[in-house]
Amino acid sequence: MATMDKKNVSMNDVAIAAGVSLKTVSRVINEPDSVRESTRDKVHSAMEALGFRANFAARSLKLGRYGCIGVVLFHLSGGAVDMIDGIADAAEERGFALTMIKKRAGEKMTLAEAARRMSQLPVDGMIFNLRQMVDDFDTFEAPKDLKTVIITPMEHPACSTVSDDQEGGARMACEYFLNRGHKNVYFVSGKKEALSSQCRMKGWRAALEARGIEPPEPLQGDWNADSGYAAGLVLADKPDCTAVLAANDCMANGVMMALRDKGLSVPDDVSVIGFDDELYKTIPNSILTSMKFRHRELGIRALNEVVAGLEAPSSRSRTLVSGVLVERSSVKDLRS
Amino acid sequence: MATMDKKNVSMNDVAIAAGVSLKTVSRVINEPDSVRESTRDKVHSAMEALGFRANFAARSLKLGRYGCIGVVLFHLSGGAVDMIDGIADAAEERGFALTMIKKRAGEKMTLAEAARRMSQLPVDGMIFNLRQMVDDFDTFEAPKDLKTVIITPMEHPACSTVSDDQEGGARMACEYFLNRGHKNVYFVSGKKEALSSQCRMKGWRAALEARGIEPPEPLQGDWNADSGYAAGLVLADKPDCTAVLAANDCMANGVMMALRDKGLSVPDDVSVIGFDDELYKTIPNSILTSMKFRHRELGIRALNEVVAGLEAPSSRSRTLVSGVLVERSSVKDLRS
DNA sequence: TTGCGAAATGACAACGTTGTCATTTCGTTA
DNA sequence: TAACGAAATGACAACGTTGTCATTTCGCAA
Repeated sequence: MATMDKKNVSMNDVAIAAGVSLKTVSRVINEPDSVRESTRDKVHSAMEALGFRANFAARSLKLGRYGCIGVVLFHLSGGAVDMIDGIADAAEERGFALTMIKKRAGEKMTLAEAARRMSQLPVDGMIFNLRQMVDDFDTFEAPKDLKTVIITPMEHPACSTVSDDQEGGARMACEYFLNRGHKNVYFVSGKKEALSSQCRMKGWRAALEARGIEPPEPLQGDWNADSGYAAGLVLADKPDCTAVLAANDCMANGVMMALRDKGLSVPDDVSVIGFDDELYKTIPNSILTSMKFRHRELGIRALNEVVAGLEAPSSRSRTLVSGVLVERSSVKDLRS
Repeated sequence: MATMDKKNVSMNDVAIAAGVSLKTVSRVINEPDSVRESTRDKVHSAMEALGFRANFAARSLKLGRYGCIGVVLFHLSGGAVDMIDGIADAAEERGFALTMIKKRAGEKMTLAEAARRMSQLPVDGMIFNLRQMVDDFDTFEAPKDLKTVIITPMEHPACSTVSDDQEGGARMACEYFLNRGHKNVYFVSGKKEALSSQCRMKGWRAALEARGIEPPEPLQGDWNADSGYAAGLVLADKPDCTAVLAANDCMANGVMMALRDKGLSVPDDVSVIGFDDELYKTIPNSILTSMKFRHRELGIRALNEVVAGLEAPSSRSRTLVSGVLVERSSVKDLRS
């Protein structure tokens, strides 16, 4: 190549090449209608010829905003894909990009630490994705000039939060059993630390207690099928067990397999409901009824909440995204 | 509040409050050792009191770099979580943040378009995650000053690429059958557009042809269990079918269920291998042997490749991350 | 042609940092 | 105490944009 490639082509270079002033180039970019067509063309050709690209840093410095929303991933789990997808789509639509950081593996990151790091990056607002408890949750104060939204089932004293209605969903699923004549519902939990497991358990308890039923001891699982299977083996021996609510579909499948291996039929002997509605992907002709949360919608709401709050960072709101019970045939109606 | 909250606290404000010069504040941040401890303390208290946070835009403008790597998500699939996780961890470790944009749903984004949008954002280099073909793949030219890495199984004439060794993995899996006395291997594919499905099919074909075996017609699936089940029903009727390679675990499970429903046993009558090794999460006591790709490692490699190439954006390399066959008991050794 | 208001363009400062180079202060030694 | 070199600090320009306000050019009517 004969051309000396200058490291960066600035608007000034373009201006000189086009024989206009710096400000005119700026105008071509930001308010094209205010510049004569002939001038505009000259500038455009010059930009083309030089390979001009606007400098993000200079622009944001002048404008005082970045057009980016920060996302902190405290825990990156399976369901997070759809949520990120929602966040990214909504951001795209509103003309924002995302700036992302992640908790280091093993590190114990607090909200304050996350906020500190984020606020050094190009962001106008931020979203925390929090699926487990952190030490400083209640005492955390968000930067006054940076709208902060936390995705978490817990209410926060100062920040806006967005969440699936995990507790409500669990309650609904549980009531679905009770409304069909089941006298009791057993529960298989996920990992202890997971807030979603805790909330689902809470909803299950609440639904039973609302009908004056003493909740049986929940069975501890770890989200995977094998732990569900172990729980299923235990439950198969309980004569009063007609209904099982498992905190996710994988464990629900484990439970079903154990029941089958013990000679019991689903739903004829025992009814089962799971969460997340993803078993159909893996099991042909799946019969599992499942409470599904709309993670994508959750992400969209979270992003919209941040954008809406950009001008009033200290505003506070609480959004719950309801779940949907996907009905299949794993629940028997005992009344009929 | 009595305090007038100025919108943004600058280093100048800190300097005045601490009774030192602007430059000294800068030094406290960037080269603390070069300033006397007593001065440093004064500055630190001032920063604390005023709530100073360095301005990203100004800093990057001066430094000419952002400390961010761009990630373009063309397709956000399930396996992408682990990959993003790897990218994010590696970025974290090397002191980079991620800037992310996503193809709009329905929009047909080209590499050129993605590059154009990314280069307006705060990034020093970028990673494209490409799981399907795009129109301008072969003709695409990356910005000369922005290191670009494409995650895709295809080789690119100009850019560095990183990929799982899908083809090699499929070949290995296929040879695993052949080495155990199987005379032929059937293949159940994923969605047609997916490059990973195409590559896995290619590897399967290559392995058979290398032994002079004519590959049978592949069965078309869509990644989900039901399509695997349908394929399984067909395969159950083929007397020469002793080995099935399914392009993912879900379909493999579908195949196994169909075979069972047809009265055939896995592995006694038919052997099966899947991909991704995730069935154990959903199926208790899973017996499925599966070719697993290290998505996390893939992400790490991609990020490292970008960072390594920051100084020489036009360098080009090709990285393949090999897969691992996770052995369980779904393959019968016909020689014994 | 001249004059006028509107449209188009330009000159210059400012955004908040860091690099360069000059100046001040410090601790030592003569 | 004076003189010195090293360490600490400061003044000022520069990074590449956009906002403000002044100036030039244009189209049109007189």
